[in-house]
Amino acid sequence: MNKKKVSLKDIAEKAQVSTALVSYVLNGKEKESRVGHEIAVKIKQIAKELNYQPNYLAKSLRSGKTQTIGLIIADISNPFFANIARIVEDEAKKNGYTVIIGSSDETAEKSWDLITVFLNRQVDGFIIVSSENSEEQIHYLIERNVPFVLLDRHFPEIPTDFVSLNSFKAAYDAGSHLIRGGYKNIGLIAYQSQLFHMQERIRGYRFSLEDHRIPFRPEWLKEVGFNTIEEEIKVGIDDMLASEYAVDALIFATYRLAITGLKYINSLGLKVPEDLAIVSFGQAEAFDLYYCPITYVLQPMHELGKTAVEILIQKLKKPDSEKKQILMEAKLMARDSSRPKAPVR
Amino acid sequence: MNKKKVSLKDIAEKAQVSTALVSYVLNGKEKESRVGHEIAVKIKQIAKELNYQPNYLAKSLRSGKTQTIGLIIADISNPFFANIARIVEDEAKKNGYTVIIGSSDETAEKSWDLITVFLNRQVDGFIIVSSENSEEQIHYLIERNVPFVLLDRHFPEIPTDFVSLNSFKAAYDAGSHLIRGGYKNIGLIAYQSQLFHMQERIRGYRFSLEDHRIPFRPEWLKEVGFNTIEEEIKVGIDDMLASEYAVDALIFATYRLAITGLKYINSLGLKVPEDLAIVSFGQAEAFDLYYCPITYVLQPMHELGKTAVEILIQKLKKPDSEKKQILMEAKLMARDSSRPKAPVR
DNA sequence: AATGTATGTTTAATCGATTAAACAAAAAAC
DNA sequence: GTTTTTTGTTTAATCGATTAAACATACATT
Repeated sequence: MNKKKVSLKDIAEKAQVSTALVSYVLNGKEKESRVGHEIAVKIKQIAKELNYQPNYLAKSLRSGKTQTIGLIIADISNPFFANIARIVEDEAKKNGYTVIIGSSDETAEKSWDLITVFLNRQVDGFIIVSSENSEEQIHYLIERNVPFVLLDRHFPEIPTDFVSLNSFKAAYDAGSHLIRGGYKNIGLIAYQSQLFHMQERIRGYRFSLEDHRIPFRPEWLKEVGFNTIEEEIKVGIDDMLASEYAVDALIFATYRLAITGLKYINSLGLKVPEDLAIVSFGQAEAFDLYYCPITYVLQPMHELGKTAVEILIQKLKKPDSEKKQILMEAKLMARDSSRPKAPVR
Repeated sequence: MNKKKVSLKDIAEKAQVSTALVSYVLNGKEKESRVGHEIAVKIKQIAKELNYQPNYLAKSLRSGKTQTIGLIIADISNPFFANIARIVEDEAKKNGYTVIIGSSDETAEKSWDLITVFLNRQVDGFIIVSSENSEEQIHYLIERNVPFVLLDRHFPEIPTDFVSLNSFKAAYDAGSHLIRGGYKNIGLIAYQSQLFHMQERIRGYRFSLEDHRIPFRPEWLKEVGFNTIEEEIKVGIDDMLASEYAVDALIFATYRLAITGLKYINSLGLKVPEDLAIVSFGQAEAFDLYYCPITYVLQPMHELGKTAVEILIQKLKKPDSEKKQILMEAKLMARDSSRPKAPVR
């Protein structure tokens, strides 16, 4: 009843040869290992007949390679990461790799867990979207000589391969775009995080103000905690609006912040962009559906994911090749939510 | 430099015992195998010192269990499936399982590929969101005695475990809700697919009309192909609006159809719900952000995912337990996009 | 005939863990 | 003082594949 699995041995028995020959033939080594032609044909035929499928566990145990990549992201249910995951999945598959995905929820702890579990499962390498305070993990991987590539975020003080976004430039562009459109009081809602990419977004934003001689007001910048974004965003926006220098434009540093913020802005009855212009990082179909299409920072997602896989695979082949550190440029997609202000007369 | 991996053997050597003892101790079998207490302590200590991490490949090869679940969904970058994936990931982890995810893009071919690859990697079982024409795959798994649970979709004529939605009821409710709100000409945009859940949605919709004595018009039902949704939805909506019985309300059979359709509706300058009321399957943040919150069919995502994992794990423990076939009920979340029509006077 | 070379196939170790069975020494029973 | 039982430990097979090395022929060369 239960057709059990067909192994090399089964084929060998049926063909009346040793497993060695079967292995050679099925791995296309009949030439190098000078297997008899007739036997080779016979083995192939039997393998097909029995629908032989090699056991990758055994293969991996022997070879020390699992052809598996561990992908650690913040949260697969976040469209940004889901998109990345899909791209990584496809690229990996093209190269004969399978991907195991884990969500860290932006915590170093879960990220550690995932790394441990994935290492026990002998993944060949990692693609990691780092959480705050996870430097220790990175050092551990380096020390253990585990190949990995950081994606979307990196630690400038740790020499690693990475592929991420030029966040400073992207944020600077976002700010400048609004300023050019006539907006003067520009707020930023970011995560409260020491992660470099976030700090860079803040720095880029501030620099855009500075560069255009707009004095920065502390109440324009709100950094919210990962676990309290809903409440904190409300407070932040309230403060920004109540300020003596009430904001007329708002930048969101990530997709999730934007979604949450926009819901609140809607509930306040504010009109975009008349009452409040909007620019956001990340892109998503939600932005297209909004009554006023949202201006966003277009990240080269496909390139990000694809490049990360490429670098990792390159590294798996040549472990000691030079470190690749790639900062990709974002493109501001200007749409209605940040259209130039009607001149005040 | 390269700290290489610590194996049982390394511990055994350091402790001057055989690997058997080490294995017994580290698997908590010191009692049954009557390992000397002092030795046991020593072994544990050395294991900790060397930070021993077992090689799951070896364990799995020996035991025939990988503690891995293969999850096949249509597309991880679709928020609906991404959410499901996250829930499955978390539930599986709670039970000591790891999940490998693959996207089939609704094609039987890719689904076959994934099943093959995952089987070669010796997954213990599958959770599958089936594609059209994939019955053969299901039969194959049954024949091979591979444990699996179908999720979100099932084949009524094949006896399998499954967890899905009562699509007929959900669609019926959606239609009835609109009719009660005074809408008379109600369209449905669905996928052109023989998959049971899709046919049930169509049937439920038609039955709601019938039940309220509204004669069905062929132009009210548009079934679009998976790969041509954009163009076909346009044609479909155009036809529905141009009809002698122009629709005043529209149901979308999935989240992606809704997103695509709403974009087109926006571009036509139609107002929801004044010009066209909307009800959609699936839920997503995009719906909250729409200028007029979209009425949707709330699927018990968490329950769906959790139950699928539970059934699968149960099945892994007791392969011959009875088949679980679960149809969950959806809940219509009425919002502005389908508010009752202002009475015509 | 002796030696060398080419061709074809098998043997056995290996990857890292598990575990039944064998073995050895100490303790208990008669 | 044997025999039996208990306790503690090792041996070796196993999971399914890979592959260097050994082996066994046939054929060619001198």
